[in-house]
Amino acid sequence: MQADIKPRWERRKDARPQELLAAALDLFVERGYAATRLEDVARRAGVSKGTLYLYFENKEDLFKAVVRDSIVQPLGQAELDFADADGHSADLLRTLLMRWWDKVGATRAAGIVKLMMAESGNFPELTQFYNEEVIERGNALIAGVLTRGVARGEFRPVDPAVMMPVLSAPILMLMIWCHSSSPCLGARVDPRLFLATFLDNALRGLRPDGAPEGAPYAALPGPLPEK
Amino acid sequence: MQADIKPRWERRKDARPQELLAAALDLFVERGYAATRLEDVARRAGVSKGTLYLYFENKEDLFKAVVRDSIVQPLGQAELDFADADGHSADLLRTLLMRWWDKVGATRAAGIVKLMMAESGNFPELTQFYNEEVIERGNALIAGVLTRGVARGEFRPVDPAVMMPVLSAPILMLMIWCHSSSPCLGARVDPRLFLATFLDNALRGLRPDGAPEGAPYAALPGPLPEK
Amino acid sequence: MQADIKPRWERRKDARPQELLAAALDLFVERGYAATRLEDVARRAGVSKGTLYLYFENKEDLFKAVVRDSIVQPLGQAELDFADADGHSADLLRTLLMRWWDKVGATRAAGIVKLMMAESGNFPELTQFYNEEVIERGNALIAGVLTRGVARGEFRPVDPAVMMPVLSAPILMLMIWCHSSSPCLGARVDPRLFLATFLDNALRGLRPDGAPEGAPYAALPGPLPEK
Amino acid sequence: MQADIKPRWERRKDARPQELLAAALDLFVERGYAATRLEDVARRAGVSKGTLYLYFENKEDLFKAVVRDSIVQPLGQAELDFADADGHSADLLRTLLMRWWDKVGATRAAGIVKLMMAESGNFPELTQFYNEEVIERGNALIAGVLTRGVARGEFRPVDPAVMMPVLSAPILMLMIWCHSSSPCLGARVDPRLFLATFLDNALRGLRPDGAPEGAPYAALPGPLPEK
DNA sequence: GATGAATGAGGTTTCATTCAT
DNA sequence: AATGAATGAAACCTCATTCAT
Repeated sequence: MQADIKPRWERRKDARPQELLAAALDLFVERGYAATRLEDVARRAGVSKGTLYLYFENKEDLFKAVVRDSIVQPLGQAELDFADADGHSADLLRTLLMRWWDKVGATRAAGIVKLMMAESGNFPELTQFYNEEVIERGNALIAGVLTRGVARGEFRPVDPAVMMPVLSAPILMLMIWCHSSSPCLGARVDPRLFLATFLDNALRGLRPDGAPEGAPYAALPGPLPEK
Repeated sequence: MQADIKPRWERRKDARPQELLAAALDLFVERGYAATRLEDVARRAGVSKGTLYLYFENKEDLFKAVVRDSIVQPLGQAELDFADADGHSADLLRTLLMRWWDKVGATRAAGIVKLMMAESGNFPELTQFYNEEVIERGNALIAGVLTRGVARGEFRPVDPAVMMPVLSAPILMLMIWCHSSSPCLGARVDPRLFLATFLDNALRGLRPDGAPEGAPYAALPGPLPEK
Repeated sequence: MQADIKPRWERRKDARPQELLAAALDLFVERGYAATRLEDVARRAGVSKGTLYLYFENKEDLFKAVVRDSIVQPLGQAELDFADADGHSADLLRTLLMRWWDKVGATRAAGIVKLMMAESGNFPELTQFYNEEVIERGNALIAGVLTRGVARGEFRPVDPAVMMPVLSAPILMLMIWCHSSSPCLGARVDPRLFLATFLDNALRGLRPDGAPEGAPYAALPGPLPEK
Repeated sequence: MQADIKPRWERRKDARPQELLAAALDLFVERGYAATRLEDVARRAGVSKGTLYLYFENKEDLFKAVVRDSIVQPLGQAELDFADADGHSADLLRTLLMRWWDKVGATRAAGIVKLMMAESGNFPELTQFYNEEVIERGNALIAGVLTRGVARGEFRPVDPAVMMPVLSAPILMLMIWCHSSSPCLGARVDPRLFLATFLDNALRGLRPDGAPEGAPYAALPGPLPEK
């Protein structure tokens, strides 16, 4: 019970990696991977350049840690949610996506998606890591929900591998939009409205023939609002 | 007919800028702006580092020339097409977008969009140039078509400034998709099908109340194919 | 007494800027501004190229620091000496010039004068800095002594602005001579003799009509030695 | 008599070297040796870079040609004048110096002196050339006049090797002054007055004991004007 | 003779990484 | 554990010189 009572400097010490990860996430998202200088990361975290190397082997290792902390970890939570689920697959999909948005999409972590899109070609090792830890697990999760829904007769019989990108793409795009400043487009979408609209429409499309319309498929009444 | 018979090296000279622009476009799109080394551009064009500086003042100048050559020029053509148009605004919009896709979206130039999204924050001068020469002119063009359509009663009364990003965003996203290799998503969309579907749907939405359904608004018969 | 006992590398750190300034002064004077390579400066100071950039932003900054350290600082001291002076203006002028010679003219710093004369046209920013920090302050100092002497009736009524270059030019020339190796002229003047002769003659010329001849105006007895 | 009637382009051709030398002198004096780009020399002469290499082997060769054309040649003329002289040595010295000033000191060629002072250390081959062709011949000429004057009893018995730099230094300094823009000093001396004063004073000093005062030693009546 | 396109060594500057303290 | 001085590879850019036409 005394376990976490420590002198202040020691608590400080334990907090170091998190402070570094937060600083690194900020700068990576703001400037990109290559353009982020480790000295700036260290300074923003209030430590010296050398200290950073006490916690992370090198720049790549730091970046991987940022991805693990801000993306892979929530993804793991989503996988657990999926494993524990026992309700209707439409509700499950809705829940997973909304939680994902809250934990990742709405945070600075979303900027990682844009960053990887742009720079992955130059850093093969990072690309491999990202594909294995994020892309494939994320895709598998969505495909898993689809498979579950089809197997339980809650979704019409679609090919999960084909439908999966149709569901993931809008989420990715929304993440990019929300973290692009100038030259993407001034198109300031309202993320919650976009998500609601998109989910409503996608789930309507997944309703098996003969299943009753309305909840849990359709959440929005009447005609969708013209965005 | 002797007019264009020149000594070999002079013919080379005329071709050099285009060869360099092509090499630069390749590498900028492949690696990003900052990560592209001018020596590599030169080597890919088959010349030495110094030669590049005979034709372009510096890296920034080279990049601007690439953008002008591969994006601004087609945009200017689209502006002329718009000025010359005398048909129905729905057909005009369709024509402009499809030509844009052929001239830019389907070429490597589309990669520039992704690049600017990711790196614009680090290169203010490039951002300003890109905003003025590409973003603003492109936006003005789409808004112009909308204004024309509304004025001629061919589109329902929408606010062009509000509707404009709704039309441009899907095009931008498609360009990004088609030029992102690994970690965007394996989601390999069929660009022509995507464009047809998107245009069909967007124009249906712009049909004024009371105007006859079908052409020129709807081009695809019956229910849209499940993307 | 323990105050200045520091770890060895920290003592090094404090000494670094001075070591670098000394090396830079050597090389700037030896080769000129443009022809001095920073790598050589670093090597002469016993450090690597990158280390230099820990202490100075760039070449220009390094040069300015050299000028400040070796010229502006002694000039500031001379200004203080002038402000504190309470004796005869002839003695003041003699003292200021002899100290200037010891602190600057007889050191490698004198080479800076030659360097600026030759290269100032190519480096406008350096020229501005040098004019403001050296030329103008130096001229003002000499003019100030003249004004003081005239006001106190210790010099005949001369226009300080007109007489000032007459006094500064021989000093400048001597500095150039003493730091020009080959093709100025083999004319090896004896600096102390030159200074004594010049001062003696200049002060004789400044003696007001009616003032007693001899000290403090004339310091050298009888006919000047044939140089 | 038809000898110099040539087609225009051929006269042009013969003029090329002179045009290049003039352009090179301008730029060398303006920017220094190292900072002068051969492309700029060629452009100022109205030819292409390659053409320059038809007339001069390389930069060094061009510089030597400039020195020969603008300094060595007048020096050779002075040597002939000296050989032909039969008048009083005081008049001879006066004549030689004034002609030197008109042919060299008052022209842009005077800037070469400043340039060599500053950059000679970096270009040993140029230094050797300059020492042999200019410094030594010039010194020999002045020493020759002194020797002649002493031998003919027109100058008091001085050691020519000792007196020589006393005579050459003021001339050199005047050349430097007249071609230094900013950071030498604003001291704008009047060259003709400086020369007259200097010659008058120097020749007075060379008058043998017992020789009549006045011409040809003193040229200026009464007290020298306060410079 | 004349051209000017092409070259590539060499300079300044940046920054990930190391290591003595 | 923490520091921050030091390193050196690598990038951009310049310019004397060459050479095919």
